[in-house]
Amino acid sequence: MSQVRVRFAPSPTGALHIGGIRTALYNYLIARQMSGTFILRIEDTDQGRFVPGAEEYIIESLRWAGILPDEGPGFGGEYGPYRQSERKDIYRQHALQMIESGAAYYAFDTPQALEQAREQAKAQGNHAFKYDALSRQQLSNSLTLGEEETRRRLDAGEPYVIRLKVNPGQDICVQDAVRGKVMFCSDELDDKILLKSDGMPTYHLANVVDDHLMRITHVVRGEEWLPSTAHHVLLYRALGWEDDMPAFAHLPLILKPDGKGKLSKRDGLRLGIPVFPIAWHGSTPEESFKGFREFGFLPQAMLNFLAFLGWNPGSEQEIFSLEELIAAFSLEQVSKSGARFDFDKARWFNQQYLHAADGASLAEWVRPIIVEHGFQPEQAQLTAFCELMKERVALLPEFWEKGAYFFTGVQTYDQPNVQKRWNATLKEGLQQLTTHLEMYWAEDATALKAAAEQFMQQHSLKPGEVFPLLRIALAGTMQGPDVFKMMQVLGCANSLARLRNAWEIFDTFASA
RNA sequence: GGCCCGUUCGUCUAGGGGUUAGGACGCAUCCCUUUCACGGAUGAAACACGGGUUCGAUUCCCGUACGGGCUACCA
Repeated sequence: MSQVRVRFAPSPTGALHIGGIRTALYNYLIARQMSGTFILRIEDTDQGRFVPGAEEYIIESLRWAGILPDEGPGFGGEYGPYRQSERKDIYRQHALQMIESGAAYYAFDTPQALEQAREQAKAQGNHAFKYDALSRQQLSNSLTLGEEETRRRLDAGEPYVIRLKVNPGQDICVQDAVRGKVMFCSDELDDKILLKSDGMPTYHLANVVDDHLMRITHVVRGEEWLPSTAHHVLLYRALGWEDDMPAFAHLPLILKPDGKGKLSKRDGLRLGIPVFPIAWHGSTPEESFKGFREFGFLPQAMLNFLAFLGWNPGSEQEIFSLEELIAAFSLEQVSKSGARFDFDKARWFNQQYLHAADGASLAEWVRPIIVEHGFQPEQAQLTAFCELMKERVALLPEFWEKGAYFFTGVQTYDQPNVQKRWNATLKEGLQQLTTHLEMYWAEDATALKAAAEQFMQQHSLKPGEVFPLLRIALAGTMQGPDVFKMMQVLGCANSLARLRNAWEIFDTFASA
């Protein structure tokens, strides 16, 4: 079997949304599984929609996700250039070749003329005007104008496009890896533009020519391409490449979390969820978006989540490393229907990865967040903090949101809960307990707890009344990790200072 | 409108001619516990509808409904 070569071919028109990342991922998985090559090709044939920085964004996203291409712009490869705008001549040459063979023709109709034809058709009750075998006879093209007039117009520099000549009456069968056989009839197909009047190819021509020249073996792309695949087959046929046409696989779309239709960047804004892998900085705040990275996702968790949107291994395992995905993935298991984006499920995946990570790795990811808030914790303390907090967070920023008091000290105490429990006798007991802890301080939470419990027993202090107050004294809140583990992370001096400070403040609550 | 694709718990899905239709997220209850989490247990929750084919259809076929995509000198 020939070397597997797959490509991810985005168009640099803005931020790449997660549907694109999923497409890239599936292509990457296939390449790795089959010891093949993963190619990045930039489809920048529409200069009207080209957005500066988009290509860099795409590559940066793939880098963060950990699925960089083997070939592509800036990555080397034998089949470049990998930007379609740099391959204009190649497309033109193939378009001309098709004119030569009669598979394509020149057309001189202006956009205005076509618009008029469309409106006319509409007025007559036709919902869609099609440039096809029937209508082309009434329009200005090399088929109706004759060779001489065509020559004359070309020489005069009149703008023209090159169109595919679709002959009616042909059945076109697309063998799709996820959908099976899909049949089309050429009667329904229009004479697609191959080469635009600015000399750039359309997607269809560029795509087919590049896939052939780059020796692509599998075309794995979104479902929105399924209808135009019929045209692509016709193109392979016209160019004499039908025998080694790539295999096709059309992926189900990713749908909005609510309502109808496919996921869009608007949904991100509307629902406060990420739809991009990393932040995109548009020209206005409304056009700028946080990504999965900024929401506090781990790349592997995002990939795992995305992999399961439209695919599953058939087993009950859900947590897959990239290596495991490579081994388990198959196009046959890709589902046919669209998958709704579920942010809760994404969070859950991330939580699983956070729980499984060790303190040192977490510290590396969490440190920037702590630093951002103006603190420079020691490595050992930060590691211990992460280890302690990791079971109560799903997203990275929650380490700060739920554990800021470790760094800032207690900002506000849960006053109602203090008032409910506080009294003079208890104060005395807690003060003595604090002194006892100072004397019998241990770096180990279990030993520390034993020391406290021993004291409490001797002085008839009940855990139910002591622990909540210790907790509030240390953290300000009733929620959080084990009291003695908190002390362990806080350290002796810090812990005792917090306790003693609280015993004084709690008195003022009681009298308030 | 035309063409193409799809439809199993709210969501992601497994399954497949005869099953108590399985798992996960979310939700609820309980257990664990000094709190919050984690973890564990339990529960509510699904085969779009109508016709066939068949001894038997959620599974196969055909319709209908609904959803989606395409229908540009955009990709």
